[in-house]
Amino acid sequence: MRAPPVIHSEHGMDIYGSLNETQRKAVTHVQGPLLILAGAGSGKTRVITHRIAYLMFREYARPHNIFAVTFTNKAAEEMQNRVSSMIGPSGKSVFIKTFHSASVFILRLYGERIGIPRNFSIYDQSDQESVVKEILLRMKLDPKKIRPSMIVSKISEIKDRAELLQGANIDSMLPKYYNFNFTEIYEEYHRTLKSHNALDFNDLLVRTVELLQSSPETLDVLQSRWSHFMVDEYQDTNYSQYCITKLLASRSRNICVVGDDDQSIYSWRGADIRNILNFENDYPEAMVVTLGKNYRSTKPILDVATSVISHNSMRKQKELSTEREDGEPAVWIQANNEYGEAEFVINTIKTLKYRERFSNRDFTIFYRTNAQSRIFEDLLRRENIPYRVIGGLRFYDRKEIKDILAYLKFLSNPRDLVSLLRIINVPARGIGRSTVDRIRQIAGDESLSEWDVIRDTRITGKAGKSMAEFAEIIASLQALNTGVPGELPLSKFIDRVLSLTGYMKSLEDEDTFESSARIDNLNEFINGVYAFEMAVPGCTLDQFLQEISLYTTQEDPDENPDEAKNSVTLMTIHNAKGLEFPVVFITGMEEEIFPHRLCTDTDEGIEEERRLCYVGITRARERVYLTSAELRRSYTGVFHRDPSRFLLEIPDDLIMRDYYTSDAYMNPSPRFAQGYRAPQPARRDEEDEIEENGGGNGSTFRVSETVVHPKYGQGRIVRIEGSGDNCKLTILFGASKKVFLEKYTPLERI
DNA sequence: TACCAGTTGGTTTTT
DNA sequence: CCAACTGGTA
Repeated sequence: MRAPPVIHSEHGMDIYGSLNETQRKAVTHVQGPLLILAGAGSGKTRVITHRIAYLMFREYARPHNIFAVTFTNKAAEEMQNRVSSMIGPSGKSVFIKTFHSASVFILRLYGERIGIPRNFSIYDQSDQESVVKEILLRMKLDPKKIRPSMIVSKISEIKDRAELLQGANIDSMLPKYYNFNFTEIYEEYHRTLKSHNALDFNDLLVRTVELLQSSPETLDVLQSRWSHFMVDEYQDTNYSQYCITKLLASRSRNICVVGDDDQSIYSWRGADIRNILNFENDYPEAMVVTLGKNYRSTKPILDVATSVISHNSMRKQKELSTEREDGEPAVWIQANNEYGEAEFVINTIKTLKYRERFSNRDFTIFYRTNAQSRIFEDLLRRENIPYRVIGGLRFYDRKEIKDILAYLKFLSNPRDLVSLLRIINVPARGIGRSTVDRIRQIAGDESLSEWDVIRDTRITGKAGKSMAEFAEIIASLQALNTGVPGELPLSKFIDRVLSLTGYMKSLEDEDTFESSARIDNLNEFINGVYAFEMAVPGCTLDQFLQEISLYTTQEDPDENPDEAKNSVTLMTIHNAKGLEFPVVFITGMEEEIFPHRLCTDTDEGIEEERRLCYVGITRARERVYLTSAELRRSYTGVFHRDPSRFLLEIPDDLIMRDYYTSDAYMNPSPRFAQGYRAPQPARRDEEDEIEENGGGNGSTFRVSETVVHPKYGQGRIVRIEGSGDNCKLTILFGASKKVFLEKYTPLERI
């Protein structure tokens, strides 16, 4: 271990000197409340990290006395790294987390005081939906008419709102037109989660507030633990988050919040802009510092951003200045269709790489909705340009990963019924629907848990035997998971889970490309666990699960393992907050898409979309390209698109407008193709067969031919089965294999 | 109980 | 276009 004290002071002094005057004021104001209004690119993260270093250097606080929260795991990680690189290894003991993981931390330690066992499960949206779906069925409501996802988002919305914690009753928070008993569903949902010993994402925050409010001892312990508080992105806090920080900081009053009302983009998640606007009312003695100097973008970029945001009426008037007077003008490209848009973006990337100093990692492509990423992925793949998608398809959404997590969650928390139902017959072990129904029936009748019934040997016969085997596997795994740190490392334990349950074997037996891809993913998962184990020595299964359940947007670890470091980045604008890139493309700048059609009803909705646009533009350091398409295809047809009102709000002299037309072939939609396809001549079934390749027949394709799929990109045909309309093509994309029905798949030959 | 072929419905952003 | 569900069959 290297002793850090000398490094502290030297670094502290050195960096302190490089701050501008307002930044310095913010860094050195360490006693009492502080509001930092930090415009885009004004060095906000620098200020936060320097402030932490300053607190320690001047001995106002020790690392473990500092509490800092951000919104995303990525931002928290980034901040932890930057703090560590400034103050050395002790940076690790600064408490830097997301609101949700800070809440989990508190609930794990003290939740028992309000009846939350330490090993609670965290339910994500799909877990929530399966709970709600069962409730609807039980209440004889049709899940097709009343969609579980809609109920879940309503439940979540209610828990995000301030009224709930202020004691309002549920009915008063509902729209009037519901023709079903929402409150009953709401209450049954919470009874169910309680019996599963599970919390959803909102509960993590709400229950933490409840704990802090109802248990003075808990509040006291935590107030003694932390003396200095920092909250990043304060404009995006909701009421629970506001309460948590307010309660914790109420003794020391050393609370520093950082935010920018122009970058508030989460009101749909309950974020309440009043939290930042009213900070000075909450803390009349607060000092306010405004960081108005932008160190990121060139003037042309900043001018465009300003011209857009100035159309919002509900904002604090402010100006951002920059010293980077020169720079390329912003560009608006109107493409003929979405394919042309993508082509323009990829061509521009290639050109800038070739003619200038840019490399892949300098580019980012933003879009409003995740579904828009596909066409860019396609073209990037076709051009062999490495890319990574942030937050799109989630690693943790994959079947095999959800399965292993369900095993682990159930082992940690045997009351977690959602997980039990997921794994009880995976791999198939002869416990089918009817058996499961019987188990649940008995459990309900005798108020036992389902796991109690399974362990009980009263069900006999074939099903009983399978159940006894399952019970034995689970029991032996539970015995292995002693919870004693260091006894059996977590990664080894998970290995045992995969082997003892037969999960790994069933994949090995399957022996297809797909199953081997799943095995790879599981190994990747175990690698991740191993890394976690190293970072948190002696961690328990409970601890691991609660961390991992919050890690929802981690990028796909096996996407581009070698090239990940120098890849083009694709993400939604929501994911882009806090980041910066030399070259930014904001795509799909069309009415109905951006602003999204569901947001155009109210002025508030439009203004939030406009802030989102502002966030997007201000990510750019050197260049910004705004693109729109005149025609865009959705799964329901091809539609004409008007340019986004945000584009029209930019004065002509601030943006260079141009057009781009792609004459590349656009695959017609299947419906269109079917309508116009000439009648198929009788197939010459036997003539062009390639026997050794499995007898490709009845297809217009040949085995081993290379084709391009609109979603998966380039692949090779490895098998052809059936003929005519039933012709199935098996195509290999990289490591994974997919089967398509030829008539529904618009494939292009290479 | 497991697997299949056919049908249906869905369009936002995320911890 | 695709995932998730349904109802039928082996």
